[in-house]
Amino acid sequence: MQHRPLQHWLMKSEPGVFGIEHLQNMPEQRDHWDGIRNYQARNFMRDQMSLGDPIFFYHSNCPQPGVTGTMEVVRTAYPDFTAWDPTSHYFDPKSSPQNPRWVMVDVQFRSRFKRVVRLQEMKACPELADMRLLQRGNRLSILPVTPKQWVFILNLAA
DNA sequence: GCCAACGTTGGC
DNA sequence: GCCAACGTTGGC
Repeated sequence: MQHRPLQHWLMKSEPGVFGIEHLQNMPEQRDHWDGIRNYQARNFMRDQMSLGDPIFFYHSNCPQPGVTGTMEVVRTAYPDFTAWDPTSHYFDPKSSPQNPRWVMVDVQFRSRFKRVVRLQEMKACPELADMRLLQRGNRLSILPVTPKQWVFILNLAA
């Protein structure tokens, strides 16, 4: 049952670590979004992400940063078990199964844009001036997107 | 590789 | 609770 309008999101990932093609190649084209170690980003997942929420897949820290496609929330927040694995890059000794500190969601691939909607391009659009992604000094890896911004970027990609 | 802009940690 | 030191993100 849908009790609220869909909230749109943008999630960043480094394509060299996990790019959109990695998600496309996963079984059923879905995966858990692990490794979020920032409280604000965690709270977005924990408190505000719902089943079916649409998400932009953003490639960061690469030659052409930008939005590359879309995905969707298919499982809401649950403990990020990579925090409990001492061999994991994302290990956090302060998190435990009894008292998990970090959460993740599961996402499913929806579409891949014919071309990357580059950061540089979005910065040049007055329609996107209020986008949180474009605000000064922003480093959050999970960000809300307004419905208008969502549609505008989809149109850029088309 | 540089570095601005943040977030986190921990001594006090 | 302050804040200096340190770590990280991510564009360039």
